[in-house]
Amino acid sequence: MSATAKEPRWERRKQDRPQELLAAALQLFVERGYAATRLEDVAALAGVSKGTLYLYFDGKESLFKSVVRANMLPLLDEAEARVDRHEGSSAELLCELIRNWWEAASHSGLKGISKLMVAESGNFPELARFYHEEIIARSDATVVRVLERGMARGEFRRIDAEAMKKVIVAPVLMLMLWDQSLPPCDIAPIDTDAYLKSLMDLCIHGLKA
Amino acid sequence: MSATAKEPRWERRKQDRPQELLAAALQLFVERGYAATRLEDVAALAGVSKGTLYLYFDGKESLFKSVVRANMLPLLDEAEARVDRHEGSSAELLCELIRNWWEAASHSGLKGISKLMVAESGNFPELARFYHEEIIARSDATVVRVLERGMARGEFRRIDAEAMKKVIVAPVLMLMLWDQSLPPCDIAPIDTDAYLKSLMDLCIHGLKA
Amino acid sequence: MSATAKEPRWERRKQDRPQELLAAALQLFVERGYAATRLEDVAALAGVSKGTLYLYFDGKESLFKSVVRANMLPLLDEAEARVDRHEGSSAELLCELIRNWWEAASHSGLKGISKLMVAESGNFPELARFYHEEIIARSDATVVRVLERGMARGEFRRIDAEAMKKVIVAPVLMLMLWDQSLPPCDIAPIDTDAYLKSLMDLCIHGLKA
Amino acid sequence: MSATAKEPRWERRKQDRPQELLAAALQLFVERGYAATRLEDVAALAGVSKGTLYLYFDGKESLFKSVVRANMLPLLDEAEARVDRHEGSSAELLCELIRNWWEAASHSGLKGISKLMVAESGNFPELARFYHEEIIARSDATVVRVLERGMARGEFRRIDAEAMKKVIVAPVLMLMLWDQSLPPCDIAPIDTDAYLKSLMDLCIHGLKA
DNA sequence: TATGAATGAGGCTTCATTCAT
DNA sequence: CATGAATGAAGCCTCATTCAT
Repeated sequence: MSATAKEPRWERRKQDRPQELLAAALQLFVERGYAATRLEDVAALAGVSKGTLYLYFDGKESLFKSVVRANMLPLLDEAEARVDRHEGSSAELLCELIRNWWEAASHSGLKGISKLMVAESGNFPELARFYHEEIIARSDATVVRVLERGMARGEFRRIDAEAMKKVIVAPVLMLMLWDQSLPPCDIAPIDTDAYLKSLMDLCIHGLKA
Repeated sequence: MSATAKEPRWERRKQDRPQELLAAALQLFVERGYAATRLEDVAALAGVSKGTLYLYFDGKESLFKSVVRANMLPLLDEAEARVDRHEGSSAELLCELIRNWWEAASHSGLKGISKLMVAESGNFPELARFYHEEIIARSDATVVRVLERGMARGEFRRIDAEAMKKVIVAPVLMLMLWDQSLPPCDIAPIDTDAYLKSLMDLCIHGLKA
Repeated sequence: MSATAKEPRWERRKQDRPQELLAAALQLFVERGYAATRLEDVAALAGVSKGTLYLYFDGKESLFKSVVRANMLPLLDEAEARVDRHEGSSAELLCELIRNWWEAASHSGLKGISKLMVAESGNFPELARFYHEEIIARSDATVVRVLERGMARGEFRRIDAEAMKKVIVAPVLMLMLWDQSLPPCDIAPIDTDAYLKSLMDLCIHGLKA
Repeated sequence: MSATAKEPRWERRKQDRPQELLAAALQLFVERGYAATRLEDVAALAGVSKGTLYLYFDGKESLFKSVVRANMLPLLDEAEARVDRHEGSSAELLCELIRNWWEAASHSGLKGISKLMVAESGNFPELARFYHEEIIARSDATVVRVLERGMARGEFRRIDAEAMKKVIVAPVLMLMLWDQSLPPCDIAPIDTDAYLKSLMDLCIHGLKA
C-alpha cells in the first residue's frame, strides 16, 4: 500500500492549509480545552484569517472532530502486526510493545488527543466512544494477545489478562497525560526513561511464571 | 397548618447553601469542563437562582477554585499516618494503601477533581500545582516510604523507588479518570475490583525480593 | 410661621431614619450620580439594611426625588423677603444677596443638588423643571428685582436686567459645582472668598451708573 | 445594476466607524450620563450592532475616555495664539476671547464634554484632572494674560486677576451647561446673544480703569 | 481562495426589589 | 420595624459564524 498522492482525510483541502490548521487546532485544544479555544487563535496560529478556516471546516465542532480523527487514524495499524511476527520472549515483546506505543504517541498527536478525550468525553461522547473503540480497545487487545501468548508459552504465570491489560495500559496513558499537563504548569516533568524502565521492570517481574 | 401555607420563594438556610452549590458545581464542572459549565445550570442544580450564587462566591473562577480546594483539603491526612503505624508486611501495606486511596477517592469528590485537573491544568496552572503538591506529591511520598520500607526489610527487591512510585500511582489515577469518563459515554466501565486486584497482584509479584 | 413639631416632608417616617437616609443618599448621589449609586451603599452609609430603605421610600427613583425635594424646599423662602426690607444701596443689597445665597447653599445640600441637576436633568426632566422653577427662577427674579431697584434709584446704569441676571447668577452656581467637583478629584479648590469678592467687585463696578 | 442588489448586512467603511461611534457616544453620554448609557443604544445610534463597537474600543470605559479626549484635544490651540497677536484694546480682546470660546464650544463637542465632566468627575477623577489641566487651566491662563495686559496698559483698573479669571470663565461654562441641560427639559433656553452681550458689557464696565 | 468587518446569540455579573423571619 | 437571603431583569462583553469584497 504505497503512499497515495491525495489522501482525502479532511473535509476539503488545498495544499497543506488543512494540516496547518489541524496542527494549530490540536495544540490549542489540548492546551485550553474545546470551549476555551477561540477559532481566531487557531487561525492566527496557522497563519491564516478567521474566515479561511471555514473554507476547510464546517465550524468549530467539525474542526474538533477532524483534529481527533486525523490524529487517531494513522496510529491504528502499526503495533499490532508486529506482535504476531515476533519470535522472541513474551517479556521482550511486551516491553517492545510499551516502548513502541510510547514512541508512536510521542511522534504523533496521540498524547494530546488522549488528554482531550479525558477532558471532553462528556461533551463529545460519540468521539470518546470512537477513541475507545479504535485506540484503547485495540491497544488493550494487543496487550491481551501478548499476555495470553506469554501464558500459553509458560513464560507468564496465570493471571486475569482482561483486568491486567488495563493495569498495564494505564501507566502509559497516564504518562501521556502527565507529559501534556505538567510542563505548562511548571511542574517537574516525569523522567520518561526511568518511568518506562520501571514499568517494564515491574511487568517482567510481576508476570513471570 | 404544618408548614408552608403560600409557597415560599426560597426555603433552605444560609448555612448549607455553599455546600449545595459546591456539590452542584463539582458535578457540572467534571461533566462539562470549566468553560462549558454555565453558572445558571449550577445554580439550578443547587435549587437556587443565578444571583444567589454570587452571595457565596465571587464569580465563576472563585467558585471553581473553591470546588477544587474544598474537595482536596479534607483528603490529605488519612492514609499517611497509617503507613508508619503498620506492623505487617510491606506488600500488605502497599495493597492497603492502594485500596484505601481508592476508597477515599470514591467517597469524596477526588475522582472528579482529578479529571478536572487533567482537563483544566492549562487554564489554571497554579491550581494544578496546588493539586500536584497536595495530592500527587503526598501520595507519591507515601508510596515511596512503603517501597523503601519493603526494601529495607528485605521484602522487596532493589528498585528505583522514585520512578516506581509513579508507575504504581498511575493506574490508580487512571482508574479515577476512567471511572469519571466512561459511564457518561456509555462505554463499559472498568471492573474496579478485578482491576485493583490485578494491580496489587502485579505489584506484589513484581516487587518481591 | 413657627417651626412645626412634625413636618411631613417625606413619605413615611419614624424618628430620624428618613433624614439619615436622605443625607446618605444625597452624598452618594452627588458623588457618583444617580445610576452609579447603589441602594445598598446608601443604606450602609445610613447605618441600616437594604430592606429598611424600602420602609421609608418607594424605591430608588422615589428616594432620589425625595432627596432633591427635601434639600430644595427649605431654601425657598429666605432671601426674597430681605430684598424688600432693605434700606441701603442696591450695590450693598446685591452683594448681600450673593453672599447670603452662597451661605445658604453651603449650609444646606443645595450645592450638591445643583450638581445633581446638571448631571441628571436629562434623566429627570420634570425634576429639573421643578428645580428651575423653584430655585433658579426665584433666584433670578430676586436678582432682577435688585437690578431694577438699582436702576430705578439711579444707582445702576441701564442694562438688560433679564439677561444680566443670569450672568450674575452663573458664577455663583458655577462656584457650587466647582466646590462639589474639584476636591474629590484632587484639583486645587477655588479660593471662595477671593472669588466672591471679585464677583461682587465686578458687579459693583460693572453696574454702577 | 448600480449598487446593492441584495441588501448588504452592513455598508460603511472601516475608517469612519470610530468617528460615528464617538459621535453617537458623545450624544448619549451627555444626555444620560455614563452609567445610564447602554452600549447597545450607542451602537444603534451609530447604525451598527453591539459587537461592532468592540472592534474599535476596548469597552465602555475606553469608549468614554476616547469620547472625552477626542473632543478635547482639537480645541486646545486656537484661542491662545490670537491673544498675543492682538493689537487693539484689551476690552475688545477680552470680548473676542469670550465670543471665540463660545463659538469654538458650539461647533465642537466641548459643551457636552463640560457637562459630562461636571456629572462624572467623581467617577473619573483622572479624566476630570485632564480636563481641568487642558481646558480650564489654559482658558484661565489666557484670561489672566488679557487681564494683566489690560492692567499693564492702563486700560483696566487693578484687580485680583487670579480670582477674577474664574469669575469671567464661570458664566461661559455655565452657559455651556445650560445650553446642554435646558432644551431637553423643555425649559426656556438662554438667549445666548443677549447673555454674552451682558457678560461682555459687565466685564468692560466692571474692569475699565 | 482569502480576508476581516459585522453580526447577534449567549454567558457572566450587578443590583433594585421582594418577602419570610 | 428591621433584616438580609433570594430573585431575575438587564447590561457588558465574547466569540462562532457569515458574507461582501
